[in-house]
Amino acid sequence: MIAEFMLQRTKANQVESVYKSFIKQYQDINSLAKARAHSIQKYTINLGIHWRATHFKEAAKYIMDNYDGQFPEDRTLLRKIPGIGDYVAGAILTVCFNRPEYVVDSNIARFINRFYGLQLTGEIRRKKPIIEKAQELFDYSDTRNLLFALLDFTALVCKPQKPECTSCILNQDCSLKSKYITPL
DNA sequence: AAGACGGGGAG
DNA sequence: CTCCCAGTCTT
Repeated sequence: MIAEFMLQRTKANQVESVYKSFIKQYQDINSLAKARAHSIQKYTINLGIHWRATHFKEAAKYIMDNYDGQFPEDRTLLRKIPGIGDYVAGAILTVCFNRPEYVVDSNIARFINRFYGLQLTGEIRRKKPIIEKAQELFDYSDTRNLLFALLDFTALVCKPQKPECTSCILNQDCSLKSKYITPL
């Protein structure tokens, strides 16, 4: 949850050092729940979107108060926790519990849009066809590794700009095939 | 359904 | 200088 909070609209290489020092300072959910707000801000100040900082303490406190420090394994319940939206809820259910649950982030949405030829534009993450295809995609026995694989794949091959279509292992099954890629 | 938030790195 | 990034919250 800590990692996913920090990664919201923020690049992974920007988060890494902050995350490491953060979890060293707050080694369990109870210490985070009791932390001072300005103390937490020292770590998150250079990540941008500052109102995110309040989520760390609020979420930790919420989980202590309502679930005695144990994360619920349910999307609806997870989403009631401050700072946790549909993405983080899905990430926790897959990465932590390997449950058969879907995850949609901007990268997975882009991959689905291309692979299935949906040709959606704008904030495609929020659109129904993307969600539905993601649910099909994550109907799988090992969603934790599927998520990690998708994140790596979309970072290295099915990139936002200049995707590596010619060397892509999914090229023959992709709606784009070997045609020249128009920017999506 | 659309706008705001934000520092930091890539082009 | 402009655009975008492992989204969520608020109209």
